[in-house]
Amino acid sequence: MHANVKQNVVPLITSGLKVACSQCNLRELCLPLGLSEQDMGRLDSLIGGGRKLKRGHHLYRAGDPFESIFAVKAGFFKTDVLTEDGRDQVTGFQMAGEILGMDGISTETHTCNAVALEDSEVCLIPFTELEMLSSEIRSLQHHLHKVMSREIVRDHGVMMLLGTMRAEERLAAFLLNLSQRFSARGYSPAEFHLRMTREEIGSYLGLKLETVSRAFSRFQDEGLISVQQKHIRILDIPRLKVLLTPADGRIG
Amino acid sequence: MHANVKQNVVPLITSGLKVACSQCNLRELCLPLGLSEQDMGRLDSLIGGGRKLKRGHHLYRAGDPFESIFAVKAGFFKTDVLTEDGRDQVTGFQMAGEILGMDGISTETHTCNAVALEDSEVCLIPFTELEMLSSEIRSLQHHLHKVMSREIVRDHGVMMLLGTMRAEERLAAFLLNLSQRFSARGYSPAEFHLRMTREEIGSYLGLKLETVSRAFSRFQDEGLISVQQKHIRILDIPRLKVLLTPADGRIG
DNA sequence: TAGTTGCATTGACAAATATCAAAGGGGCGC
DNA sequence: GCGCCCCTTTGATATTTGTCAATGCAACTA
Repeated sequence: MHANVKQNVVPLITSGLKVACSQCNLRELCLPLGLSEQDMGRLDSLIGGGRKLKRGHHLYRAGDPFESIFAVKAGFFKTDVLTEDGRDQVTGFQMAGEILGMDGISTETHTCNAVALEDSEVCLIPFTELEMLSSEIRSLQHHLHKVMSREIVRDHGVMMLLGTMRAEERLAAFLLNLSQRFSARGYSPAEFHLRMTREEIGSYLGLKLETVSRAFSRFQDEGLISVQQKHIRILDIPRLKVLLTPADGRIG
Repeated sequence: MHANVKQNVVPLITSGLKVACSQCNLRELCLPLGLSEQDMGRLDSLIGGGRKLKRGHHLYRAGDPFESIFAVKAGFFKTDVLTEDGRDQVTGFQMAGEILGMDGISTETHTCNAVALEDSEVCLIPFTELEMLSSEIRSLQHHLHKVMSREIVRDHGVMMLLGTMRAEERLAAFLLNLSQRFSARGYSPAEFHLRMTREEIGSYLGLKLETVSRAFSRFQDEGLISVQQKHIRILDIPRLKVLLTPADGRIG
């Protein structure tokens, strides 16, 4: 009961440990389009193979020396930042095809923790080598820049969420985002298992776990979703989207 | 009375419009260290010269096609994201030596607005050319990656602020951040002019302008700062820092 | 299968922040 | 130099979210 309902024919979860990029089902998510066979081969030899992580284990921790970025091959991660004064902020949840670790480039040290929320597998991408190769393959270089830029844009979206939305809006945005990402990976957009606790959702959304729980309950009472612990079924996507539109038309 | 109190001998604000990077006072902030004279020359010929903006004018708008990133040569900017449903979130304030526009790389379109909050000047850095040159100059390539990564890390800091801090903590963090950045540019860390309104501060910090104003007043009542409209003088940096430590030692 | 443990839900109450409203101050344009 | 407009401050009140506490549920272990 842990796997999501599969809608698509393409199997996206691979099991082998050393799968070449050229053979990987996630390559449309990870890689630039239109790489020549030769370039693809050079990329294959760069990737340091896979690494499996059991649920709860760290992929890296804040303070670890930065050497690689990681592509999620299968599973589910969270990243969080911990400050000396004890604050803890979940900065993101990552699923198959998404890239982890780019925060470490600037200081040569990882600045956040990455934890597997279920048994997971990643590709190791040694960064120095990636830079060398990308200076030779223009489309790869540009793709790397796009991936980093996308992370910046994503972060701006989270700021918008944290800065302007109230609790129910935040949760609606969160659910719709997950729905869309599962959908893009061939899973049901309407039915999925949350891999994270209410507390982790709360940390990500800037809310206390009780507030998250209450918002879930209210959504259920209103017939928007059905919740059973971590099992979510979205019953009314359009109305969830309407929730994101502030009641008073702030436009104009 | 609009200029900040200068402490340092090095004049950081340039006035000429076309200043070569090699001659620019900001090069330690903008550029990688240890560029050869030859490479510096190639970079100089890449930079599309400066552009001046009057206060209130847009450097770019969300939706504009992405062609360049920008280095702030002088002045002060804000960036903000506007959604269809009318939400408005200030995502950052940028000062001399900082880079603007990297959000546009991923979609080839700017995703936020950049507005000059005072008369300002930027360097135009055509991005395609920058990518070409950086594939030939390794330290330049790596520097670009660092700058983008730094932006990601900065965004995580804002998420932490928005997700875990209460109003006064947010404002204290904001003031200390400005103080530190002014200081790094040779200005007084203790006395400066805010270029933005209370509403813009509030948007950045996820607060209403009245809450910002009240927090300023309370800081003043407690002798932490002195406020006169946009003129700020920080009287007690250590105690401001203590404010950032949650009262209950959440550690352990 | 019973017991343990962690996670989730719910209620009552407290605290923080937003909202609404009014008035004061300063800078900019004329 | 004057006046207007925008920004800021402050107060009273409403709303939202957090806090504390108790109970429930479900999965894992022994």
